[in-house]
Amino acid sequence: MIIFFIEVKDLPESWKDVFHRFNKKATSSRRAILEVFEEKGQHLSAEDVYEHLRAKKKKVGIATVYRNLDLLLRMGILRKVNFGDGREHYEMIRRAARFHHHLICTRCGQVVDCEEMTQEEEEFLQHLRKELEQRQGFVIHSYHIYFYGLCPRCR
Amino acid sequence: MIIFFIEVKDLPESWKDVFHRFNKKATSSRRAILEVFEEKGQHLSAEDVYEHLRAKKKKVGIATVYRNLDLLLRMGILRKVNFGDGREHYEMIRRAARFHHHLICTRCGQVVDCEEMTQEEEEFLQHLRKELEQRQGFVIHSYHIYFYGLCPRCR
DNA sequence: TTGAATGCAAATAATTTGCACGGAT
DNA sequence: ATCCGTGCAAATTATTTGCATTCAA
Repeated sequence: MIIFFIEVKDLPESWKDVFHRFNKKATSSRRAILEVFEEKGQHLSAEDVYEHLRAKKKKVGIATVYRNLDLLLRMGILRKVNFGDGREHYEMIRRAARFHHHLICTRCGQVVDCEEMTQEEEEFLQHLRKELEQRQGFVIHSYHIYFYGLCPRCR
Repeated sequence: MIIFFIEVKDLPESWKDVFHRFNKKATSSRRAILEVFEEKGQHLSAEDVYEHLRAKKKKVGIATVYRNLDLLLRMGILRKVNFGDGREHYEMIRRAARFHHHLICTRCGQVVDCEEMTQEEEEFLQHLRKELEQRQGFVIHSYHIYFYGLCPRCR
């Protein structure tokens, strides 16, 4: 019994439950958008999501895409990232995944994710964060590092 | 004489010279835009620059502002920063100034610059940069850290 | 059933572009 | 004098919004 209880407790909350927790409906558009992020992965623009939905024969209006990207942002499921190309991009914040940086090629625009962070890096950023909180009086929830340079092909 | 020579050599290159070096004309619009950044400082949007110019009675069309922000970007005088508010911002890269981070309030949108970086921080970032260069084959020219949280008034 | 979500098209907002004219070299 | 740079207005691109209809709860 106890084991059963623990297992249930540790099961990941379904998207349906997450929506319900926020008093939002688990509509098919929303499920489809989440599916795109789960399948296609990183940093998609609204248009990217829209195109992927079309490719999957799911008819979701572009306005609905925008509205739901914003909702998922406010629910803390997505975060916004920006690569200076004139449009916002979104990516899923996975519970298990660590924060990652982005490496942007200033010539061709290619973006590479850098997932692996060393223990040392992690500690350093926590330290920097604490220091900034004290110095500026902010409460810091998250951070994001962008590196700019030339990718192997462009250098 | 020697001292005089050294002084001349160390004098900052005038904007006029910088433009000439890039085979660009040192027009009054361009000078006025640089003046705004020198006077008003950090992270201005195209519209911000345009408004500051109007306030200074300099008539420069918004298209010219956009064209020159892009030029100054390519010349390495400005860099683009983005705070997720739907518009690009630009700020001057001063030779003397170190890289600085930005602290963004996710509630009111306020942006605070964090200029001071400790020796330790500087070294760490160089280290991280070297590591990424090796791991990804990029040549990294610059980086930018954004911190997100709540400002003193919003928390 | 019933209000929240959606699709569509129209409205905004940000940025870019075409072209005739003006100004820096 | 010669082009580069500019202003203006029109064109594009990204995103938001109004409203009648649809659908999850």
